[in-house]
Amino acid sequence: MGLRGRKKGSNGEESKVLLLNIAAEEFAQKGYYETKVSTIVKKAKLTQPTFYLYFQSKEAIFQELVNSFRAELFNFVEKSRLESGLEIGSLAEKIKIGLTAIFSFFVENPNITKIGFFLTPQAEEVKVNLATQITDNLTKEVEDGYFQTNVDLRTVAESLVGIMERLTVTKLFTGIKEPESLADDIVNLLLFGISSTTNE
Amino acid sequence: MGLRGRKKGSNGEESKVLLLNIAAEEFAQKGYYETKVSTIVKKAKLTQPTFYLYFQSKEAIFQELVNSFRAELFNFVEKSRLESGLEIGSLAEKIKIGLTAIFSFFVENPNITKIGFFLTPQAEEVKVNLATQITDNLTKEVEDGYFQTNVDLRTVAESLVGIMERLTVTKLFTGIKEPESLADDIVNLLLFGISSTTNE
Amino acid sequence: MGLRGRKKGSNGEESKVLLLNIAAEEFAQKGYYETKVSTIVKKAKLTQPTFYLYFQSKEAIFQELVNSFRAELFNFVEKSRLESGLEIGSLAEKIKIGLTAIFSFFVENPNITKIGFFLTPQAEEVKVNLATQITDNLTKEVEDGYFQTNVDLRTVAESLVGIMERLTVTKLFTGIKEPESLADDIVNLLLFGISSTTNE
Amino acid sequence: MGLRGRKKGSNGEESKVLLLNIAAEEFAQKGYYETKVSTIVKKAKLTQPTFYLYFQSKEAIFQELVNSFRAELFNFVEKSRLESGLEIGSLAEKIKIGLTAIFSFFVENPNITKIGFFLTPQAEEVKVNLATQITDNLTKEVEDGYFQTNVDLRTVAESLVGIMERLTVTKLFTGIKEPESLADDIVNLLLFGISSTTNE
DNA sequence: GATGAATGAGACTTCATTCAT
DNA sequence: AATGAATGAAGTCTCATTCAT
Repeated sequence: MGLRGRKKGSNGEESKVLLLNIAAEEFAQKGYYETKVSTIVKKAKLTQPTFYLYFQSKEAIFQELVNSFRAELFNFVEKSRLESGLEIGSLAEKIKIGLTAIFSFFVENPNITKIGFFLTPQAEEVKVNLATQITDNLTKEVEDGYFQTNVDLRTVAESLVGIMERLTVTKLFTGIKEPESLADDIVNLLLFGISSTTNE
Repeated sequence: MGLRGRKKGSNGEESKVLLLNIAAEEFAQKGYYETKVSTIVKKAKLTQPTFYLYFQSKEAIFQELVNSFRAELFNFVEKSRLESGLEIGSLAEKIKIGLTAIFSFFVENPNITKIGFFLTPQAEEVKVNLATQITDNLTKEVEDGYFQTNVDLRTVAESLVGIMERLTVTKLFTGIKEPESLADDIVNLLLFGISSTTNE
Repeated sequence: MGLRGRKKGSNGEESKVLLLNIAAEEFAQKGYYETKVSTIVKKAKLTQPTFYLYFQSKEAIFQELVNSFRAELFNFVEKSRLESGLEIGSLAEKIKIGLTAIFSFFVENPNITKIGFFLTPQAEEVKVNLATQITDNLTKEVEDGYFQTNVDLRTVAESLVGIMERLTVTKLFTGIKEPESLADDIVNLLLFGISSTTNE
Repeated sequence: MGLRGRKKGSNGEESKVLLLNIAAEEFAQKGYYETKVSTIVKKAKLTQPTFYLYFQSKEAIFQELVNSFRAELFNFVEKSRLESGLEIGSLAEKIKIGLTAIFSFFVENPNITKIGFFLTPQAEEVKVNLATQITDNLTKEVEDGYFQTNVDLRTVAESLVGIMERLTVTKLFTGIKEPESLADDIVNLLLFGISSTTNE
């Protein structure tokens, strides 16, 4: 084959990654339906058949981005948990670490976050999973006697997810708050409510 | 028959309402893009030209539903506020009444709620407005000395919106909770957090 | 029936004439295809079914206007010919009288002229007839020895039609020239050409 | 044919040209509105999406034909002028050369001529331009003392345009006369009128 | 004489996707 | 690995025309 088929040193993997990145941006910006395959390839300076060399369909590339969101988020959060003094710390601390990790991932990957956490119908599933996990954690803490409450824990977990969702849009993506400070606020609110009189 | 200006009950108005209802259901279920005008009219046992007799475009009927969501929600909440002993009551009570009103409207109008609060890009605006209003109310309470807090009120407001959003999907639309009980939970959580040890 | 069915004293004939006039204006302005039945009836403050009470189709009302152009033009020209000292006069005089009559009709009936002389495919036929008639007249004059020429008379006739066509658009409808003065110019040009050094 | 720097013979350009030719024929025959994109592509043995690969819209392909009429006519006339002994010759000769060139272009390109000189609303503009140009030429001749007249030159020019218009339809497109002989007739008529007693 | 409501038919256009090279 | 060219399938919308009253 030699150099004949090559163009500007690009190769297959590069093209695929390029397409994924552009697609992520487009989907994040315009949503699934307003994103056209023709636009993606144009921005990548490629052609439509090339697109289908790497992805079975428009749906498929979208799904790939959704999956990468899920996988990378999981990895990132896992890694953060391990790095941060492991399983010790108070409930507040633990929640804070988790939230900070998630938010950090979100700000660093806004496009796939928009796709995987907001755009896709599977976002619902992601959120349900997240809520379940949170519920489990809370439940364990209660069982272990670390704190007690008269609020339904599932509701708390889902509320937390809702808070994350909304503040990600209004505070994080707008650059108004940083992951850590946002996590702080949320933990504070969640633990003590607005009637709190604690000092920081 | 008399009343020359109005043609009440004439078939035309009926057809329009019919189309609006079916469209609301379709949009709520499948989203804007997967909803086809052809499907709407088929379900209404009408034809496509008839659709365009009442709506300028698919976009237009969608917008009409969004607008009706906004207007009706506003009316409903306003009415609820007036009916409920007017401006009196503690902060908790006031929030609870407001939330209950909103949730009641949501359960009673799930389709346009999905459309106007979740589907449309304008939902963002709705939520921002809602958060602003809540922020204003909270701020006034603080200024009036009814309570004090060290949490940023805008963040609280936005969190509340996020909680509403999420619990509407998971608890309200699923039938797991009723408006009032849901409002109760939220107020509880928001005021005292999960560390609360208060008894009801 | 009494007065019950009546509306503002309008009756059938009136409505028909109204529709014809509005249609003439619309067709003249926008052409056949850009003229919509819905627009015509709206401007007439009537409804579409009413339109079909008087005309079998859009095509039909258009045809009616074309016919009325042909008939009225014929009448008008005939009348002019009779009124103007009948068959006497030089060739120049005769042509001038004929042209003035036609141009007068055109300025007074711009809408149906546009329709019947420019818009409709049948305009071709009208022009061919006109050219034939003119050719006949010229031929007779030559045969009667009133003048001689070495130009093909059919070509002259068709040229005259072309001149009329164009000057109607550029001079008559724009108000730059009056029928008589326009007829004058044309006769002058046609008889003597631009090399003419005759004085009026 | 020339090489023109284009992808000669490539299938894409061929398809575009094919579509243009068929479209020209269709438009010329049936007019803008009665010409359907579906018919054009069927005759080209292509499909509708292919049409939109080369033209943005039905309107656009029509405009492309109009533009090509204007450009090619201009080129052709320009070329003819240069080829024909340049600026010398009597007025009659000059007009004759110009008319012959135009008529030659017309017979050789009947379809785009019908479109650009008769069908499109822009034809009016073309004719006005033509008349202006002719007026300028005539005026110069008069100023240079080559001939004198008492007829308004703009009117003469517009008459000439009218004559061209009509004779193109009746003599040229029907094959009754050739460009040169037609130009001859017109010049004769225009210069001397029907009273001419000159011998050929 | 008139109309509110409805429709048959069809036009233009778009887009994801594939064929052949 | 890549592309020029093409298309199947479908969707939105328009308009002249009619039905039932």
